[in-house]
Amino acid sequence: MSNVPLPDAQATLGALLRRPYEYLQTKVYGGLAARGFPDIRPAHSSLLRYIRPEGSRVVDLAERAQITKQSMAYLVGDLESLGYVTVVPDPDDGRAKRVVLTPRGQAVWATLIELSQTLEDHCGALIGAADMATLRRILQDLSQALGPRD
Amino acid sequence: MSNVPLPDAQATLGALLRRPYEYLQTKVYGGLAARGFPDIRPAHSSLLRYIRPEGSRVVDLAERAQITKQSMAYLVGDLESLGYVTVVPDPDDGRAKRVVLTPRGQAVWATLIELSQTLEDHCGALIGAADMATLRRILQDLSQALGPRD
DNA sequence: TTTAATAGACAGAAAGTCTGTCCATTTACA
DNA sequence: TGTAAATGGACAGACTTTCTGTCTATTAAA
Repeated sequence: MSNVPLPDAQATLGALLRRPYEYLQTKVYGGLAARGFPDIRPAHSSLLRYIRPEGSRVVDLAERAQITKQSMAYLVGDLESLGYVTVVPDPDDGRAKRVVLTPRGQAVWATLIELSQTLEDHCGALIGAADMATLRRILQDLSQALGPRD
Repeated sequence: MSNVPLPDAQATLGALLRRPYEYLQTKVYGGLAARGFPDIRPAHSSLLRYIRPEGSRVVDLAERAQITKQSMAYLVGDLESLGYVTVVPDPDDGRAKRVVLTPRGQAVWATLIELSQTLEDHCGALIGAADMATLRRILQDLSQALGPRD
């Protein structure tokens, strides 16, 4: 009948996905702060998610994170000034540099993974391991179906 | 063995949730732009998601969207200047104002819901209706288990 | 070997969020 | 019932994260 807001604005698939996503985000960055990394912010995850062990070029990180290279360069500079990454010349390309995790950066990375696992386990305990496995399976199928990139 | 990044940074529950969430976000705001609302940005959803038919106060919108009242006031001012909401005095409280959707704002709201439904149907076609129903059910259980708010 | 493309740097701007402070009004209670 | 506390909002200033546009250095291609 009416086009004005109704309760079902809360019932979209997007809303359902957002809820646990924001929960995880809050808990992960809170956990990082509690474990001695209070200066790691959500924006940094664009870099931390995609950086490779041998180091990554800014342009590659930007492409994977789907942001401009200028934005990624800002994140690199920020994490560099915080001591989480260093930037070294790329041995294969005189134009390029490699962004590499410092030991402290590696510690953050490992903590991030550990927190993610712990939180997933916690969620699994809430809804049951079977449902968590099903959730993962469906989300993976959906990701696949949406294409490796869009 | 090593603490350096490995492919499983892409396999966290957060990563699995993020993929479809960002897909929906991109498609919804792209769809809005294509349907004549190019000036609606993702940030505006903090208001559009929670505004009530009879109008909402800034402080209530802020609380529901989990941002400061100043931030919400900024969004209100922005959407007001774009013609999507108006602000009227609250009849019940001389300090307060009510943010109300204009007809154009109602049109955006309805389009948002329609796009969300269409996109969910599309995802359902990709993974099958049964899996979509299961996904919804599990996400709803999880939201419930995480508590109505945190 | 000149020309294209690529990697990154620098400058400037804008969006979206925050903190801090203030005023007007309402509510509570002594 | 009159004053104090709480509440809704406004204003000012700042910061983070992103963008566009332009530039240089280097590599790759014609």
